[in-house]
Amino acid sequence: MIGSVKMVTIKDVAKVANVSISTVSRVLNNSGYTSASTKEKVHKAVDELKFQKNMVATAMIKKQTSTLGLIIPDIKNIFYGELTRAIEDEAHKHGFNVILCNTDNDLSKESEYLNFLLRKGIDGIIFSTPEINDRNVREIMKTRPDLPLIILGSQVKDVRLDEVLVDNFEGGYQATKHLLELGHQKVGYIGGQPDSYSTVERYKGYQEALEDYKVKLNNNYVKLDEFKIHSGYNKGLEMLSRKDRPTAIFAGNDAIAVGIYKAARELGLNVPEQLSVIGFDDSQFAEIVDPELTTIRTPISEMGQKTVELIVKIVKEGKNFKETVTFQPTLIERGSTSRVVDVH
Amino acid sequence: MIGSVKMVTIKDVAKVANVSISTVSRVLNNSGYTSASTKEKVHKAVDELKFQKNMVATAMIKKQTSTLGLIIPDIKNIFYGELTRAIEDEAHKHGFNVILCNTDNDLSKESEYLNFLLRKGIDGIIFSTPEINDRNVREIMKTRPDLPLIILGSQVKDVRLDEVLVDNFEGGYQATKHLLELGHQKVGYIGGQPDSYSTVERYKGYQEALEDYKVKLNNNYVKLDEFKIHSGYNKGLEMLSRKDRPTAIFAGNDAIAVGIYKAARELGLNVPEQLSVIGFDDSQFAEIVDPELTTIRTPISEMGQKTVELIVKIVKEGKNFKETVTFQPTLIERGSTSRVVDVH
DNA sequence: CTGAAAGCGCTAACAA
DNA sequence: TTGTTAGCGCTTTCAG
Repeated sequence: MIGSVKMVTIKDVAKVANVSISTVSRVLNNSGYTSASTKEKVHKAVDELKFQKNMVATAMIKKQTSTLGLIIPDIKNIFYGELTRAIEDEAHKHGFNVILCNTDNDLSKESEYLNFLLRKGIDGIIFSTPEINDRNVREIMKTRPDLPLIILGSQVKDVRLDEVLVDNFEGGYQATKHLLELGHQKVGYIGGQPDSYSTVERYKGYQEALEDYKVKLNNNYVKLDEFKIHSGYNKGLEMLSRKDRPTAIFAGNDAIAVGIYKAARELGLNVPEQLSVIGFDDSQFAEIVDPELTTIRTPISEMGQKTVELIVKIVKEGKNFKETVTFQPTLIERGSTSRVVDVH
Repeated sequence: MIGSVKMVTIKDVAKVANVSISTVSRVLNNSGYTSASTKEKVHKAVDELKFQKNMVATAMIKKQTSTLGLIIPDIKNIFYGELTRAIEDEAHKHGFNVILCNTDNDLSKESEYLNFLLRKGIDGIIFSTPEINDRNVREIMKTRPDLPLIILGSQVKDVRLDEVLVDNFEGGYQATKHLLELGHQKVGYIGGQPDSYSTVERYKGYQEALEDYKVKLNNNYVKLDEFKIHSGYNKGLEMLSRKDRPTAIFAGNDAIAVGIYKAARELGLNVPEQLSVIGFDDSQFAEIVDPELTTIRTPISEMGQKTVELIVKIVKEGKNFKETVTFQPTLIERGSTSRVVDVH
């Protein structure tokens, strides 16, 4: 930087106000005793000089930077866009900034970011959707057990830490049940990454619902890939090209559902007349597609907000136990699911 | 924070390596001379202690934080999601982190963020899409003329600074021309915020194309609101409910186009048979809708990348002139536009 | 109530 | 080549 503009420091303020720098510091932080009159003097000087406290210096002493690290796979993904917005808003409310890190779930990128964040002295980390076996969170827990860290949206196996989750099992169960109650017997599941917590849990819900409704699980109706449009499209195409194609599909998230719509369209299948589709998340996609998507709503904003509240509290007050906050998903019925038509 | 874990500092490294802290600093920064043997000693100590340099301390001295501030209206907006990803990626490549700020184009929020960023000593600011008259960028130029600042995607009136833009006029012209060449005579324009640079420029392109093709501008066919789905929907509904409804609409961005689809659907108008729609940006939305959207592609990633390259260069090397980098948009033809059918 | 002084962790002259 | 020293801008004892 060509930092040519001389920075104004508390030293300058002190000079103008004709007091010592410690006094300036005191009134600035409202700490210790200061007479009303000196307070005035200082404030006047501050205004006059347009003084702004350098937070870097404060950070060095206090070991607090008022910044949070947010680790997500990809901000282009609409789900993380919504989540990130909620997080950033809430952080801002509490006087924190957030540093964004996109990892694409790449473990080495993840660890690079983590390192950087630690070196910068961030106050806490929000880790959205690490994989079930993420070694980086394991490591950081060892090396920096003191660091406020929250896992958002998933769980890491055999590790005890603060988590904010949606009840994925329940969501999967509800989604499948909804389809089943509409009379569908051939119900597919197209999920995301097999090593992702939500994929697995939603699948368990799917399984259990089938069981409860006495429908036999058919492995041809289960495909796992990624939480992306093209995955939904590819797997959808595969699944729907079968002679005994399913009449309904539970998509692991809304993006996958969008891909399924595309596949169905390509195969000349009408949603919902010939194919019912239910998504997960209730992201922006759900209301864009035609017909609008029936989906399981994840309370994204609420979860983001809660996460920040929690971490800020930990940063400020400390805490010596771990907790898991679970949000309940809800079924949002729209136009993409309908009663099965008997084609016999 | 309950920072109970004792931080390891260069002092510790110095002790273990049996050298002075300045020597440690030298080998760490590869500055000055150091014998191979001491280098070894230091590195060994670093490894042994798992030492990580505290960047806060460095920042205080060097007045560089390796972090950039990114100011955008809303990360939920898919366009900014794509842009932000490109920016963050490129920043990371150069060893910078980015602090995300969502302002909703609210000037006072904007100024709050700006203040915060400055106090944190960020090295530069990327300001995406301030309004034409944004007073905050004006002010910051006065108070911190030394601060690397790039405007991305718009221009602020009467102010000379580094800008990265897409040629909005050209894009508007191309979009409109495309419709006109398809034989449409009644061509509408539904744009975003009237005080946004891109809305205005795209409108100018629209105007000029009409003129060149000898089509008279009809004010009933022009509506400005926001770059959002619901705006496209509302304005689309208004415009398409007219007896002399347009047969084609140029949407200020893809989100507006999505809204127009919805409106058309509601009115029983088929795209593209009864209504041609062209968008702007070529965001994810374009390929989701059915039919896929013909649109004007903004090279979002390239722009984000270029912006970071530029600002990093300025941060590192300084620069005493301002430049404007303009990217060219391109027409992407998909299924939402077609030759006008003569209904007479 | 206020000031002097030490120091956060690191860098950068300046000596040696 | 290496060590000593003086800070960066601020907070925080500790005297006064």
